[in-house]
Amino acid sequence: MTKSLPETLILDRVATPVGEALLVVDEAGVLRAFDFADYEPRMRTLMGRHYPGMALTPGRAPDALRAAVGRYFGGDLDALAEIAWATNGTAFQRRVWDALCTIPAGETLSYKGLAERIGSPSAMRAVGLANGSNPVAVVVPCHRVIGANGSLTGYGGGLPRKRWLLAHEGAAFKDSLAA
Amino acid sequence: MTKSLPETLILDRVATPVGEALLVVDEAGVLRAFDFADYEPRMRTLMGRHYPGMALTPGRAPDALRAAVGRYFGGDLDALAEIAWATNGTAFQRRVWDALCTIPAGETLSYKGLAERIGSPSAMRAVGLANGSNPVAVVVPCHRVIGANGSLTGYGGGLPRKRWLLAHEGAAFKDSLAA
DNA sequence: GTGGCGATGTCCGAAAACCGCGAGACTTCA
DNA sequence: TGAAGTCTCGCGGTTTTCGGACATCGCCAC
Repeated sequence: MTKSLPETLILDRVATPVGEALLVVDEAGVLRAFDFADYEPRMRTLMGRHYPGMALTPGRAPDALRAAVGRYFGGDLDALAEIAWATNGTAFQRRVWDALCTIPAGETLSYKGLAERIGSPSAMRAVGLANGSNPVAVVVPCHRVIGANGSLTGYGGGLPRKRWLLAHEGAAFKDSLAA
Repeated sequence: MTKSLPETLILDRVATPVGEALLVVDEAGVLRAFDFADYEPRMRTLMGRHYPGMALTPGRAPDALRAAVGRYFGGDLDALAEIAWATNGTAFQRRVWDALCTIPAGETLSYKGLAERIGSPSAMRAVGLANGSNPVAVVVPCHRVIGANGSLTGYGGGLPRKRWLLAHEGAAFKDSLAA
């Protein structure tokens, strides 16, 4: 059949204060995935699921994208908003991921709150699942969703990173990892 | 995601000696499905499976295509070869459908013979299944496959039509439907 | 305040069911 | 006898169904 999806994806790596990050961009330079290097296998299976039969070749992401990521980690929290991203999930997942982007840096929302915001008030658990399968971590701020009681609950990239990100953004949360 | 598959499909209808036929073409005028009007529901579910979320709007197929179909039913059996078609099936299905087109008008082949021809000698039953899910009936001549003992066995458009088509093409078969 | 449990929506993998068959063993009629 | 019908079983790819897992929350009992 005539599959005219992008043929290849490009995988780049950049350093951050919380470890090396992986950037996957399509041929148009749009961000398709963001993850941390120690979770590369999971990221690859996720890409395989969403873009079946697509090659993932090492390369270099656009400078503007790399710069925006750098500025965010440097303290310019709004730099994330400049980044063009796209995903290939189900309708429900995209509702969740879109809603995530309405949470400003420095704020948080509970899983239940997010479920209500997308119109499925009782689907809080499903929201957690969709949250965990967000391919574009950090940029789509799934780390800003925490438990109803303010605790960190879970994070695909590891709770310490979630904690670092929220602290970096100046958000309030219950630090159950305090040493 | 960036699905740049054709956005819409066009559904046309033409009269034939064996009842009204349905022609589905894409935006480039390539034939995507051929079926008979009394099996329209099944054809629609098949389209829904192969082209998820694609609209099917009434319209007119290219004149050259309509003319070729007319010439075939009028007796110019080779007119089918001019028709450009495309499908969106699994690898196995496409092997089957491609192999079907190597059976000349006026000849037949058994399910087993077809299985051998595509290199899976014992997959005769799977061949039957793939045959039955051929979206482009008549043009991809699934009606030229009959039982090993020469009987008609089955046909998605009804055995009487299979019988008519084979007789129209001058093929030999065991006519178990003889009145 | 703490621990257990049920309700809940979605996704994924495994397994079963589904068939447009063919071959072999048996029966049935001429 | 033998040609033709019937039954049973094995076959392989696709589709459908089912069960479990899960980044939760709130109620209730202690």
